[in-house]
Amino acid sequence: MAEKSLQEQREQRLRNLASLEERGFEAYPYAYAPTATAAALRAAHPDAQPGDAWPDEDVVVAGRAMTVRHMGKVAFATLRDASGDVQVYLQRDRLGEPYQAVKKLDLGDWLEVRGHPFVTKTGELTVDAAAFRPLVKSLRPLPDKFHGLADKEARYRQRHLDLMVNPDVRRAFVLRSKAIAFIRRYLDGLGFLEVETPVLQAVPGGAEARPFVTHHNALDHDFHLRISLELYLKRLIVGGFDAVYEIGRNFRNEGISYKHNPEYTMLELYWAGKDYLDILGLVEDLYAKLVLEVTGSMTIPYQGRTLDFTPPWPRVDYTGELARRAGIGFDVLDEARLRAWAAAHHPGKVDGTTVPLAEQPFHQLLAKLYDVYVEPHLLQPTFVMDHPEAISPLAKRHRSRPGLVERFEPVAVGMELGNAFSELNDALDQRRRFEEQAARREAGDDEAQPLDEEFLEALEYGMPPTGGLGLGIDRLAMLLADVPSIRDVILFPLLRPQEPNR
RNA sequence: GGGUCGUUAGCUCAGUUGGCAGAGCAGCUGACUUUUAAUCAGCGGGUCGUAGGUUCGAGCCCUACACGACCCA
Repeated sequence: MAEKSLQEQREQRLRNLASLEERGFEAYPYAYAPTATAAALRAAHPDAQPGDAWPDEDVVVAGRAMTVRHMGKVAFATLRDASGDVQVYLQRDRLGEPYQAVKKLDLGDWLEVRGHPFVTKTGELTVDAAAFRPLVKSLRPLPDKFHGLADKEARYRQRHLDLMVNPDVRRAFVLRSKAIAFIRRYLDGLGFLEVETPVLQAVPGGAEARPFVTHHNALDHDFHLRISLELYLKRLIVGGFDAVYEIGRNFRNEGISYKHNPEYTMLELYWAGKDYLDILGLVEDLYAKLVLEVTGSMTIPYQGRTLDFTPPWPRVDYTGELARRAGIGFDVLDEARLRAWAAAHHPGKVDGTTVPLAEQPFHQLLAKLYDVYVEPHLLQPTFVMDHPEAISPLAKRHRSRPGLVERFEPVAVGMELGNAFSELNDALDQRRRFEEQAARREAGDDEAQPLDEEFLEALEYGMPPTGGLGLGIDRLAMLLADVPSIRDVILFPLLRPQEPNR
């Protein structure tokens, strides 16, 4: 049941709509064709001075009425289109009898105005209306014209309102779109082929994460929404494509935080002939050029900090950095000593489990120490290099460092931005790694990767030496837009459905 | 999973010691031919997130629940 105030305003707007129709205006016209956007009109009159007028110029502008100021026999309205705002001037002496309809306009209505541009005495470029027509009636009142829409829940649930009244929100999504467009141009320029691989997968692989499960009726089989693009893209390299990428949605059935949304967008690329250092060069170059293109500088503000993406980025060694920052005086791959160290330094239980850190599986012990001692402290763009094999089941063994793999992660503001390897192409080694994962699964680790027999079979045909990369698009957009939460760069972030009672 | 905070008019927010539910914007009526958070005069608009409890009396105190935000693991 609608509240009375809202109901009254809605009824008033419906009466205004009827009144406009009685005056001969079409209630729901089928098209409109402005000759200029708000921004284009402004750009066409760069040095506008109070008193300027272009009486011979005939322009048509259209947009949503964000404010209307009635002053008796004249009115000013601000129209907002996708490019920005433009003011229009409606006066009775110029419009004649149709001016009466101006009083039937409501905030939020779309309006088309034809007239000539002039500059008011306060310096505002304005269209002096010779004619106007409503394009659609808004039946609901807009949020507060000055404060906008502040309630975060309302902003996420009703993103249309958020976009309408909060210009910075629109800006963030434009930046995101520009970034994705740049990535496509960049990779296409290198000869990459953009491809699409299945979202519905029988065996969800390529990452350690809990999947969503769904059911296909005709096949009567449960499928999983993909948690990664990796294994299918590698099969394309086996098939003979030498450079492929996909920008697509991953789904992880896990918690929500400022840097996690259950569905999020990844770029993954695979490049035959390249190793992880080649991919590192690509990431550094792509990021720097992208940031420059989209923001105009390689140095950008982020949440009160200044981030410098100018190559080369610093590189730190995963195990060495962990030892250094944690104050561990021995090789962190020495499992027995690391467990003893963890027992001494972190005796408590973690993650609501009943198992003390020192007794957790070795790969989890390493990962958690990294999450505490290393990642949150890397603020400037940095490459973390050469991860332990135990946490990298799809990466190739390091050519010279036993126990490690050829892998790197770009990190900034304590946030993983991506992940890249010299891809493991030894099918027998890959099988062993999967078998280790399978053993973990049986031990109760439901994030361990399932053995994908079809992928292994493909790998046995021989995948040439290949470098691969996953890059988080949402987190990239967070940096570009200087916003603190991933929800600010996802148009419709996942929320619990509303109870009908709210 | 735990902690803290929030939920009052369409929007943004106040609400005192537990004692008649408030403001600004938006809306309505009127005035106003260069305004721009227009201005001026007047008017209407509330299941105080939901359900219980305490009390003579609850927006306020207590309990549970719902949704959200932030922090922690």
